[in-house]
Amino acid sequence: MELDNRKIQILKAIIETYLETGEPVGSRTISKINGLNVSSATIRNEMVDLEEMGLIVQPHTSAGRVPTDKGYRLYVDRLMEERTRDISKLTRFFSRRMDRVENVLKSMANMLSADTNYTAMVTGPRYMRNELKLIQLAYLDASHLIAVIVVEGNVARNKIIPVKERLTNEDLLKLNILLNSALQGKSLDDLTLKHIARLKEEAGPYRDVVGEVLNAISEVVYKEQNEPPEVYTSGKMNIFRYPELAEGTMAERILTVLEDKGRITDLFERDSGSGGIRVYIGGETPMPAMQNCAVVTTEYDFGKGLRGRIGIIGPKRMDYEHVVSTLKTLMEEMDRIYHADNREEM
Amino acid sequence: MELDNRKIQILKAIIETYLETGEPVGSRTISKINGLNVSSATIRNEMVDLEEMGLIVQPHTSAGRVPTDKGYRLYVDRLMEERTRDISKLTRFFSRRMDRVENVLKSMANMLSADTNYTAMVTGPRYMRNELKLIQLAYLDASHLIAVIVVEGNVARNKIIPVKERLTNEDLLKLNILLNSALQGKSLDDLTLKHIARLKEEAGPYRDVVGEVLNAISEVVYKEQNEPPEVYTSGKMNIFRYPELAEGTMAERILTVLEDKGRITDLFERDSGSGGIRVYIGGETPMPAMQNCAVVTTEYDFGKGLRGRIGIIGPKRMDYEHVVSTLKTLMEEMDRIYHADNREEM
DNA sequence: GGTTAGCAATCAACAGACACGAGTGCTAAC
DNA sequence: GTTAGCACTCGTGTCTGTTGATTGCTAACC
Repeated sequence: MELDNRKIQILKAIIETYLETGEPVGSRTISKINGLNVSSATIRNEMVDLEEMGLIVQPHTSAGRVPTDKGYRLYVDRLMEERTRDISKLTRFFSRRMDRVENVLKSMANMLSADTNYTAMVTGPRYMRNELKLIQLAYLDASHLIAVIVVEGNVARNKIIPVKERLTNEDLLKLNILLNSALQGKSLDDLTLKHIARLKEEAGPYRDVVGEVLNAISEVVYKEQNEPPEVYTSGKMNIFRYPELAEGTMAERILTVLEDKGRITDLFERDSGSGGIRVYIGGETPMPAMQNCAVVTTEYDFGKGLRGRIGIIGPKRMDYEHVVSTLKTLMEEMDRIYHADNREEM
Repeated sequence: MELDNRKIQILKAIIETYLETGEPVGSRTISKINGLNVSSATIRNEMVDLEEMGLIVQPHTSAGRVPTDKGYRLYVDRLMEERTRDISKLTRFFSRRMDRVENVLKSMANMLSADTNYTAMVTGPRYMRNELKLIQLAYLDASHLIAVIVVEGNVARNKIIPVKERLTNEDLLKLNILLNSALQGKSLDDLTLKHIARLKEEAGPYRDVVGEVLNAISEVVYKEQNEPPEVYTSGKMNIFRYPELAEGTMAERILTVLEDKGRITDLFERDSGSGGIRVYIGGETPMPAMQNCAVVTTEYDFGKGLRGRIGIIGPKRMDYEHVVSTLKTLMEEMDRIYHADNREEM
């Protein structure tokens, strides 16, 4: 069947009305929209066609029509008009003196949920190639050293190492030089047993300390690489604004998924091959709990391998235009700020 | 009216039955409990008295009785029997190689919520007297230094400082010695303008770097001291197990409070003067959203000023015996481990 | 005087009956 | 191809009657 111009107009009107109200849309409501001067009976005839095409359904006889996932998909792909966004709010947190990555991500999530009234989630960056940038040992007290480990992207972690024998300051200095010259620029994959054996040998009496430092490195870096990244969330309770997500045990099931960092990461990183904004509608998400949800995600990039994903989660009748344009504008701003010139610090 | 022995027995039976079922308890149910060989009619007479005393109420005529806040309070204060707890589960995470505080607190929260089926929340430690223990500067790359700041309790934070001129390694070493000899053992309150001026003077050409380091210290330490502490939560979704907390908009309202670190801190730290375990029942909490909840909190202490609070949040018909004895045993174990001998590392 | 059996009264919960309104599908006329 | 009109469907809200649990009261009992 032909999806002619009038059918498209009617479908768009149905979807946009449903986005606002959340109630099934009847033929009479559509016929009253100006620009489309036909009677409700005509609309009804067209609706039957749209229903045959699988774009809308009736929840029950004698109810209005509701868009199907396929209908939303058509809308998102072809009908939606791009809105330009006011970027003053979006960039406020970039313009402040640059903070650590976590804080930027947190405030991004806060802004997004406040701006959209949906739930915003931002996954912490995954470090793809964790080159060691600096290792620094220092005495903390008589029996403990602190090892500070900095990897590419200026992410610093520390680990406290108990020591038995007392090292002199000079020895500590030598140890620092030894560790840095051996390990700087290396990633976990580069560190073979051979390297480690040689390093330990060179450390002589302090081989145990070197061993502990290497343990600390692998623990810190490995964990960062393999565990699901941190997830910053904001506006989880917004799901209660939408009755179709709050009724029955829906809210519980959705919130349970949102609590699970691993599942959020899976959700956001599905076929995330190419860049750009992805929209998953209802059954397109892998989670049964999220059949009534839509998820919009995109990748962010702070440069230097600091990449993660941003996601907006809301009802299927989400204001796609708003969400997509907000994310798009945010990404453009971010690109402008972090990729034009070098950032000062992070 | 006299609260004689039989009345107490009946009240206890009502409360304990209600804790299990969550349904109003009728006179017949109580009369069937062995040990109390009286008819339902007698129980009814006693119930009228208990109701007059404000310990139980009927949700409506011809329904069974439900404990009031006052009834729970009497139960918690006087009727509850202490159970001894199997501590094998409780101490598992203490016996593992000592991790950073955050991880211990996280796993404590996880264990508590899994063990009780309620929500567990642990506030991060507040550092009462943040003495500086170590300041360590190192070159990260040509134009950035990293300053590692360690305070009492071995909590390390880092801050990246951009520098214009290139310092030699020797200068850096001198700067480290200068900073540490001037600042070690000092807290924020000790640092007067006079100190700072002298320190800057001594730093000579590197006064700007010293200034930046001091900024970093005040930023890191001040923030830690004045913002609400981190809150680690586990089992938030457990509230959906209890219909009286899940129905209507209750769940939303409770979860909204639980999302708010500031309000959680307020909730836990109410008149937390003396130690021990505190129980807040229904209206005794300051939050209107938590009228149907009970909150059990206690203070933990890792030593060296690392103190915060643990809280269990559940329905008013919470298994108080279980929760209180779990927390008590946990605190005793913690005391044994952290206060008997010195801990190895944190 | 305390205890108990018996009984009427109360009320939530549930199910069936009914009217109402929104919305559709179909048909005949334009 | 479009429209008006009408019968039909079905969710929603209201009312009514029934059932079952539980109470309070009273009179009899120990």
